[in-house]
Amino acid sequence: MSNEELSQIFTRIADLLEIKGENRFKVLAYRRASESIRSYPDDVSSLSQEELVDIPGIGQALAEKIVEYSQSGQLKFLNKLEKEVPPTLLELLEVPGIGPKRINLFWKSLGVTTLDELEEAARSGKLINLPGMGEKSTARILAGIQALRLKKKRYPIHEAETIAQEWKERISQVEGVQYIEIAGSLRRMCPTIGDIDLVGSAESSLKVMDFFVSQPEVVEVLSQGDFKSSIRLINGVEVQLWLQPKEKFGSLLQFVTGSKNHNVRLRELANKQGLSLSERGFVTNDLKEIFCEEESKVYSTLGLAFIPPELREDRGEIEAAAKNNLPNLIQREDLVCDLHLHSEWSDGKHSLREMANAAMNSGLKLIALTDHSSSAPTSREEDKLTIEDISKRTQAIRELQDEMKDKLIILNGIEVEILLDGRLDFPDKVLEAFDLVIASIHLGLDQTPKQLTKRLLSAIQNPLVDMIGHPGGKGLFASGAQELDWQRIFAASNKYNTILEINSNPLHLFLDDIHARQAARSGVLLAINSDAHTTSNISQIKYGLGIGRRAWLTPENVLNASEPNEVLEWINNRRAKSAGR
DNA sequence: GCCGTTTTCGGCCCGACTGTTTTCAGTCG
Repeated sequence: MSNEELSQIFTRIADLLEIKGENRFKVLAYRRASESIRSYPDDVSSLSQEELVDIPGIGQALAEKIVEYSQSGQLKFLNKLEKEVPPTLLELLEVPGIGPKRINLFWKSLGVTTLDELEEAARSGKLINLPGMGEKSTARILAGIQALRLKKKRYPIHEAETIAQEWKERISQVEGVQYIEIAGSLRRMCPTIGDIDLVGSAESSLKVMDFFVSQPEVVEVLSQGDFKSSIRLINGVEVQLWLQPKEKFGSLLQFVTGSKNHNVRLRELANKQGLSLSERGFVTNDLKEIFCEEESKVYSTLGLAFIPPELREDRGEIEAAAKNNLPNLIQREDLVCDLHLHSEWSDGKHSLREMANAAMNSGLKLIALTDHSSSAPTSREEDKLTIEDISKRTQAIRELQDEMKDKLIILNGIEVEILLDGRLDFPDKVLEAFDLVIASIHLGLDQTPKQLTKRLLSAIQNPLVDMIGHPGGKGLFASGAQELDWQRIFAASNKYNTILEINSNPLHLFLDDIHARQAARSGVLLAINSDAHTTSNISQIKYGLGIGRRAWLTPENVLNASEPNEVLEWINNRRAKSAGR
């Protein structure tokens, strides 16, 4: 079973315990264990009890539960808990504005166990007379249920970024605004974003807040105060604006960037040093305030190296920063090559020349044009690259390369489909002629994890395949990809010297951060490619870069962070070795 | 339920906003 599955079990237990009214620190312990397991680099279910207690946040009691679940697929503790607390109550946690305490109240006093029952109770006025409840709270709950039913869960990063940039720009125009920045999960480069967080400072926060909540797209003001306001836009997106005086801006930016777990760890660390940390700065034991206008001062005050936002997930970054041992993270300017682009020879929108020019203008030194093979279902009939087309396309690329030889190296590549049985879409003879072969799965993504794993392994072992494109499939979170046998996939990639790709299309973004980090740790070489189908989405490489940074990657982990001659040398070496197999 | 450079027991992050209260609880991030 996967770490993800186990992690979800522990979150479920935490939620049920919280509704039950269990000690909140016990609940916290389950939540921490859940996070810890989710981002653990190896397969937790294969560890012994002694090894498990070495994982932060796992003690004897939880280690026993992990072993029990790994061996039997069952957890007596959870079964018993689900008899005490109806699991249907968990869906109520999703309703904005109500939490475990109120769910417990509604359940115990009115017997409410489902969303429909809650709505009925609210409509018939049964909630109003409960302690702590009233008319407004009831109306809020009904609105929350409505919002939940309409709510689009999370937004892909590029959509959120567009909206956030626009709001940042707009607020920066307000008179007296001193700072305004995008924070939250967007700044941490999470692939999906729940809501947008903006932070700033201004001479008059009142004026900025008034401006913020009175914009034309605002359909609802969820809260409004001097330091924080929250709105819902007509497109359903929620935006929050946080303000603090200029001299506290750094603390605020740090706090709102999160993650929550990272912040909790920092505050615990502050306490150990006799400090209290909040979005307003530090307070010492004798109540002296320390302001941080610069975000870096928050970290330096705690004796830590500056931690880049993408690492702030409580996955060991605080310990590493304390030892001044953070990775030398890969940066935008390291990515001088892009090994996965499409043209109009398959389903791309632009010609080879247009793609090459755009790549050159964006600073790239080497690209691989890798159109789809004919079986890829993404191609329309007229977009299909047939074997007959290949020689014409190859010649066009060679001519273009000749023309541009001093400016850009252009590889004649292919993204060949991995067929349902693991064979490749084009015969070996055809594939041998390409400078770079990417093998990807677009077909049959509904196969079982076992079948998908087998297909990937067979491609990884194929001497003609240099790289696996978006391993695990396409679609946000590559649904089901969590369940593939990643340990075997990484081992095989290592053994056969096959690259795994981090795909930068914001709707795919896979490998994800956790798997990319595991891959790199097991020695697998990665690539971060744009998978651009138009000239303009060459720039979407920034999202793949975000994943790479979240995965703690350094330039050494990523082939296309090397200079062109090194990339060419690597491909040649690899092919020389494969030929000997 | 976890954890330990004062501790194997007694702690466990901190503040903003809302609504129902008249000093606070619940929710959220």
